[in-house]
Amino acid sequence: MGLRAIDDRLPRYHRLREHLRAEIRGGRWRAAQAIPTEAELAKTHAVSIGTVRKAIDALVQDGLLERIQGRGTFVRRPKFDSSLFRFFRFQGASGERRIPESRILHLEVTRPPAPVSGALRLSKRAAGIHLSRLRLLDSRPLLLESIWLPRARFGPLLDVDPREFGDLLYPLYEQRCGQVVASAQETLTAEAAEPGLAKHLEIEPGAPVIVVERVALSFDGEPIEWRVSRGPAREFRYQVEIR
Amino acid sequence: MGLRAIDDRLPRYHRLREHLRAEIRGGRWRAAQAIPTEAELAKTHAVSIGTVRKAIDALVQDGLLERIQGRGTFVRRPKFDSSLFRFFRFQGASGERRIPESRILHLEVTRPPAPVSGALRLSKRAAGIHLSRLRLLDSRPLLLESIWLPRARFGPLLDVDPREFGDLLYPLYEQRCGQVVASAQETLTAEAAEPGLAKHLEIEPGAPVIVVERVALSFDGEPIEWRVSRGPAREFRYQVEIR
DNA sequence: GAGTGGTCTAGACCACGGT
DNA sequence: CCGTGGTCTAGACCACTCA
Repeated sequence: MGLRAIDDRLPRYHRLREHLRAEIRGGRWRAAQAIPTEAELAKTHAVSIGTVRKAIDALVQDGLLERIQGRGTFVRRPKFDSSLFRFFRFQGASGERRIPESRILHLEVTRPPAPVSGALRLSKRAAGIHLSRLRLLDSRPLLLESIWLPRARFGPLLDVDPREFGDLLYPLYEQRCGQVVASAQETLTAEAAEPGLAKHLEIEPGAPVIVVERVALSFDGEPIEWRVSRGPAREFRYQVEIR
Repeated sequence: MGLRAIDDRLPRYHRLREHLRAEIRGGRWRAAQAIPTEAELAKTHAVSIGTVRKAIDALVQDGLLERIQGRGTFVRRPKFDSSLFRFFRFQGASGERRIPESRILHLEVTRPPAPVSGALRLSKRAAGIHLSRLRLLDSRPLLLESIWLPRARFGPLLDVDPREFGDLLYPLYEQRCGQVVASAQETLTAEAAEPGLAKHLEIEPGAPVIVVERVALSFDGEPIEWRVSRGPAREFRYQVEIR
């Protein structure tokens, strides 16, 4: 009957689910760390084990937890192998996944253009870090990327030599800036290659290129990175299941 | 101990789920028809109501059933508004969905090329029906489609004047041939427009086009249609959520 | 063998939809 | 009001993992 009357009306499994979700996102248990057993959770939250299971079921469904029979239930760090593998066929002949080499072409601190600062929910005057980057496999250019980061979150990145960034940015974000990418929204389009792009990708000007625009979100759903990647259409393939 | 020892080892909710799935697919209950109540199913299948709920939960998740509290649980016909809307922005200014006009350019009975008969799991000699079709919105060409159907399943289609096909094929398949599309697998690629295609789509030769290759499946998972659709890349936009 | 998640039961009460 | 699905309980037993 208190201030939280609304919460009290929700089903118990629902409240427990949201409570666990918040704890996981808040880093209460580290990745690949087992959470308390179902029996323990049932006791500490004063609900039955069936209710605990229903809450956990939903979080497993969401991809936040992973059950392993006989061992426990674990926090699942989003793989995020880089969604490249969803879209582009970078596999070698044997189908193994190879991480493309990354070459930073440019880095500067400026105000992002309006659509980007809008997507990142930044004020018009807020500074951003702009990266442009070429990704290659076997010295063959595969993608040209333009990346924007909020200056306020990613300041520590400026102390690192871009040549030391490595081939994947997300681990760098996490180590240097404590920024973890939890999910992303991508938009696919296609266009004809501009001359400058064609030169970088070593294709004919006007040849078809795939454009992937991505907004990466933190656990809290805050946008923390905006990027657009362009690659030759002939390297591209994407499959979808429709129901 | 019997012949069905394997089945007997599966969990009850699993067996019940598959039993219900088969009944639904077999048309045991018509679309928008309520299935028996949970209590009834529990009694007839000699399991507890909790087990029935778990089986139904999974089918709801799969999109085969729909629960409506206080009324019952209903068979849900897949909408399949045509996945066009997933990929192409056909909406008018107000964002409403409009079905593009369909113009059949060609219809013939021949043997499909090997990749198509492979995808349709047809023998090399089996006959197919080949359609080619242009789709337009406001008399503006949007997609050129090439469609292959197994002759054996779709014979009745040959008795219909192609001008009477209408703007959507799937309802036609169902009414004339009893073939219901339940799901589909699509592959997206992009390429430069061939001159012939460019002429149909009224774009420049070499302009980027999106290619959507689709295999449509029946409830049983049998492939019943193969099609490839090509449209101007500028009309194309597709969004994905990544976790 | 101890501890974990996985399955299953037989009830109870609640919230909602129609009559 | 009755019948539906929605939530919840307090157990039971099974299957798996690991020491």
